[in-house]
Amino acid sequence: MSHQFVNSLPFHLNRVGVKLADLFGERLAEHAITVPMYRALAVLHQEGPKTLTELSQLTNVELSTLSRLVGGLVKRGLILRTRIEENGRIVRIELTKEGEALTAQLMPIAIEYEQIATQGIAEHEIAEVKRLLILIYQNLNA
Amino acid sequence: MSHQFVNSLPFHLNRVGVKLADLFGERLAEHAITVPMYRALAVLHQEGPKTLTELSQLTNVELSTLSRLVGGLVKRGLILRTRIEENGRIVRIELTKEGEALTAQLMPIAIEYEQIATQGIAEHEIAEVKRLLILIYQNLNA
DNA sequence: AAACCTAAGTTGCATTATCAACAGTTGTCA
DNA sequence: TGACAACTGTTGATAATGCAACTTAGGTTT
Repeated sequence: MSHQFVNSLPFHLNRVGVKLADLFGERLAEHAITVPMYRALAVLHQEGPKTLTELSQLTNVELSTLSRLVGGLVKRGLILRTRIEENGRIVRIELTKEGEALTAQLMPIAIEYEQIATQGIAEHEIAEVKRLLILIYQNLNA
Repeated sequence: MSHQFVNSLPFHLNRVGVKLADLFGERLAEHAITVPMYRALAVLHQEGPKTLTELSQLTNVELSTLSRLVGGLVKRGLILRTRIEENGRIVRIELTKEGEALTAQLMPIAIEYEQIATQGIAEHEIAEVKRLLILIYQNLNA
């Protein structure tokens, strides 16, 4: 069979990704939070303080974009950004109490949409998809 | 186990999607084509003439964004945009000879990256991922 | 230690995307 | 038919994005 774009892996990946971000983004908007912002908050919540570069890698958000995004969250009191003593170039980014609280409030919404997305699909099948997505990611980075 | 963002399905989807678009986009740039442009070209190549709304749904590109994107491709002589006779609102969008030629030139690059992405993964596993992505998409639209 | 190179973030600028308002067509139904 | 509603697409204003240049701090080499 010849290559069919609308049956290609990138097509399906993009379609699901866009749709998911769309739906989730709608709900986040009620809290004046965007999807990239949520990714940053969730990573900080889960992994603790991070540098900008680390956060960029973990969230797949461009460094310059992330820099401004973080700036906005700092202004809103959700994030703390401080130069560390040991190395004046590096910035330590961490959630404030308010940031933690908001993130804790948003996470159930994320879980809700993940559940909607995986309705009627067996646990092991989802695990398999994740496993293969990790393999694919590794392939792309090799 | 509690919910872990960096092990969630959305995280993996986004990460792979961004990376793939990134790599593919680099190659497309040599032809002054962006990833959304390619999606439009590929759909038109595969499915034939489409209206703007149809194309928007098939490519997951916002209607207004797509309108301008199409405008650009028209200017470059890659696609044809004409109001149809039966219904003056609707626009028929189709590839020109040049558009067909360029798309035929770009498709091998897309195939190349899909192959890189799926290296070392069995055919039936990829098929399974696609099947589940389709299910997930249906869940999100229900 | 001076000069030079690399690393981490930030910012300016140009491009792109998004939302909302609009314009033009068609459909409906009273 | 006439008025109104819905559909299809475009455009204007604004915001988000990304690349490249820049800034500041550290590291290296001699």
